[in-house]
Amino acid sequence: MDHADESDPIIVRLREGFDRISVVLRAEQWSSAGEVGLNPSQAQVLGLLATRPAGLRPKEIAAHLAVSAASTTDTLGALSRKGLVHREPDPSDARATIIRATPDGVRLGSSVSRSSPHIASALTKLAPTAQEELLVAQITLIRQLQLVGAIPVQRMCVSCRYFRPNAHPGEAASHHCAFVDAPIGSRDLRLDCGEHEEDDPAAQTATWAAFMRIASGKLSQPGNVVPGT
Amino acid sequence: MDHADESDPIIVRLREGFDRISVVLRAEQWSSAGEVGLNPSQAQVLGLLATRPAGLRPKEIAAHLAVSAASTTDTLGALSRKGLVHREPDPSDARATIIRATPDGVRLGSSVSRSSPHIASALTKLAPTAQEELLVAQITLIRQLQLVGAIPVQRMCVSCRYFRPNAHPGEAASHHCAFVDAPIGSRDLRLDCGEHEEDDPAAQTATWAAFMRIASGKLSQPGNVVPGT
DNA sequence: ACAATTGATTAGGACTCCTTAGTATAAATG
DNA sequence: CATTTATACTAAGGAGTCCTAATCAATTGT
Repeated sequence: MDHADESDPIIVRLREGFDRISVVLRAEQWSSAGEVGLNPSQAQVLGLLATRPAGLRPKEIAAHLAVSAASTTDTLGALSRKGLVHREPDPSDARATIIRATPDGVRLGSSVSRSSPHIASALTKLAPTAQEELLVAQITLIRQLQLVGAIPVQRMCVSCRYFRPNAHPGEAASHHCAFVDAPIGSRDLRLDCGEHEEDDPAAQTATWAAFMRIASGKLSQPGNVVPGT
Repeated sequence: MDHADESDPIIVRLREGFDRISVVLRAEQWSSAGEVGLNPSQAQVLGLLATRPAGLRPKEIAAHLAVSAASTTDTLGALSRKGLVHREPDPSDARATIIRATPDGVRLGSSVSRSSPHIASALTKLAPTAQEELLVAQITLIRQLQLVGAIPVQRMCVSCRYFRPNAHPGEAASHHCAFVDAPIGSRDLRLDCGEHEEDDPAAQTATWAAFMRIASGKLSQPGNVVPGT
């Protein structure tokens, strides 16, 4: 079923490419976060919390960043000392804690996590079609990473109960979001939507298959992306 | 000339996508490097040195990882204590040092830096055409990052004097490598080739323009990637 | 009710990463 | 030439990440 095994040279090169890009991403996090007295980990946590007004448990934060719970405690301690997050007991489970960003934290988190001047400027050099293809490739990869448990389920359109792939066949904005009740195109697909509600697994699989049919049609050749995986 | 400004929603999402993928990459580096007693930074340095038999200066290593020279000294100290790298004076400049991986270091570096099971397996799920598009997108981004000085020049085909884009028009392997004197396709393009020799800037620009013409033709639509940037 | 599991934290340790400062050499300038 | 000025690296100090292992309290399974 796979189109290449994991030692296929192109797989190694693609991984290497992500590695190169990650280096720049990390470096830009240091400089942009550093301006406001944060470091990359703190910025990442704060950026996440800024999109979650209801707060998150330390465990969820750890899963999102793919680090241990103990490391998350460290980082939360640093943010707490700076008055950027706030912990409160979880009423539904007395062992757990809910971490919420303070108003200062939200402000800082949403501004800092968005800035990556070099990466952003490089991305603008890609043509719109290439950007769209790249986004679909990322979504495919992230979905796979979720399936194998490398990261928790993201709040992406493709796993959302409100998402209707190919609701408007042939049009530029061929998909539809039933939450806002409006058509959306591939370039509008979200990786982390505030209104996301996870669909049940069977429906997700069906949605994905339908989505891939469209994606394939829009890309250079049929079968461009493996349907159903 | 740009197709989107840096606050364009799709740019923000693409950056976010790279961020998600980086998280997994970093986590996989911890587990795979951890098995042999290294951490991600050490693995990254050793992986780099394993491909450079002639050795590198600390400064070059720092630039490659986009960290300060002082941080690199720290990491080299750790590797040195483990007997994985070896320093010797640079005969051409008495201020400088040449860092070389020991045989043990080469062994470890080349094995550890290649393994990312989850990322690799996710990449195999992309169809060959999508993989190729992704590789071309990465090359475009990395080239931009080099142009703005975010990372040093990589040893990629597109900046190499031996690279002949579109030497075989219409064929699957449409490019040519004059070093090995053989045709190569887009999926064979290297991000870090041992035989790379940097071309002069004017020639690189011309090569890039020619390369983009092909890439555009192979992708879904003409103008898919901005030529000449 | 009692053991096993789970969520979070603490403890201990290695190391990364920064900035600032210092030393030695190299290159540029008068 | 002799003297700045710049470069390559290292040292020191400090904050913080990240790990594993151990602890403690609350929850779940049988």
